[in-house]
Amino acid sequence: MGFVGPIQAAGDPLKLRPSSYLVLGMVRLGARSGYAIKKLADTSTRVFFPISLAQVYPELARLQSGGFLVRTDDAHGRRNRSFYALTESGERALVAWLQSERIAPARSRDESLLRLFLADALPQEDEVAYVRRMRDRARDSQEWMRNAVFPAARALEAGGAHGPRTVARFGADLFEFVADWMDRYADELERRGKDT
Amino acid sequence: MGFVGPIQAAGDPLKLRPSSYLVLGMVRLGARSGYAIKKLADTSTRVFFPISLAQVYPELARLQSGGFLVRTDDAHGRRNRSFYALTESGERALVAWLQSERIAPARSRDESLLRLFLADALPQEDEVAYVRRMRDRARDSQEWMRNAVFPAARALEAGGAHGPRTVARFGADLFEFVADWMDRYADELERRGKDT
DNA sequence: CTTTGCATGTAAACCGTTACATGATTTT
DNA sequence: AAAATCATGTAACGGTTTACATGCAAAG
Repeated sequence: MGFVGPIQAAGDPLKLRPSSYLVLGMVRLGARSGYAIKKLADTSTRVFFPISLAQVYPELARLQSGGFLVRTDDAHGRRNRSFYALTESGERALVAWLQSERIAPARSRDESLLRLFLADALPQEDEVAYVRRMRDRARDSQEWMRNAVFPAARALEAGGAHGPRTVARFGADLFEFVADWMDRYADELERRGKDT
Repeated sequence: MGFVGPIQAAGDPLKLRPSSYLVLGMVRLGARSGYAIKKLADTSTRVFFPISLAQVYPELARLQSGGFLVRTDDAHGRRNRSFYALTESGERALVAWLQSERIAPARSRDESLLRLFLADALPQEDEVAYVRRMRDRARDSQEWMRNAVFPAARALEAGGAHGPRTVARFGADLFEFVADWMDRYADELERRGKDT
């Protein structure tokens, strides 16, 4: 078991982006390796903030070189495994970000809503079917929240973190709202179609 | 005089992405120049599918070279202005996309929810204040939907397009739901804090 | 003994944003 | 006359995803 301290080059700024804070936060929640961070993210933040392994590993290296994380190496056959922990500097950076006044606007790119926006180019029956598919998709997401995300969040609560459960509840409630909205709208569309 | 090859070689496919369909759809709704497309998008699809001018202009050129749009040039001083219209091929491509079975999952990146997810690192009073700021932000978005997006959508309805109004209604209702949820959650958090 | 899961990384492609550059027209 | 808005584009940068490359360990 080797110990690797922070490699700090004096003078370089090392800008932290939202994904950096995601990584810091996941480490804080107990995910100590890149793989563990990815796995935890996939059952918690995935829906509103996805991240890929090709982002996680370089980000961990960056954060370690900036002194926000410390790495512990563990030889494992021919291959090396690394475990990370928050430094005081990392904790401070995370809290400072959480306390920042400015709330960044959500960046979403929802192709399905774009399709609904342009659905006039479709025969009405096709539009009704499409809206029902959107409803079903929202119900699926709601189920995923309830059956996978929420239980995972409960497990984290044992360690004192209630944020994950809050967000899981919010997600489930939101998808339920969307599903109900789409269900009502599909019916409304269908009634309108029968009048003509 | 050098040889100038075909703008679109016979074998290359010209892949259409969601932003391509956004552009096609905006032209279909009556926005005939790049600038007009951008302006219309900013008061309609912006919240769930933003687009920049640096995407619109090259995309228009691409779609025209692929035969999905036809361009009409209009000399205007030293500068040229271009107006676009859908071709039959463009209309077909748009409808085919709208009819595709598979609904792509929404790609959102919401920093504010990530902050809520990690809010345990914050003193409770700060978290309550943060949730109330999220609530206010959602109310602002709801107002924007009601006061800017919805009226613009009503104007489009005169031309027979009801998709824009539907999506504007959905957006306003969704932001209202979020605002109410955050309001309730902030109160819940505050009560919980007073018990300790 | 083969598939699945654990585990770490790099390279290239893709897509989108910000900044830059230019010019015409309308409004104040 | 200046400022704002209409209008069209390009260049550079940055962040994310997909594909690639490798190897260990457990379970079927």
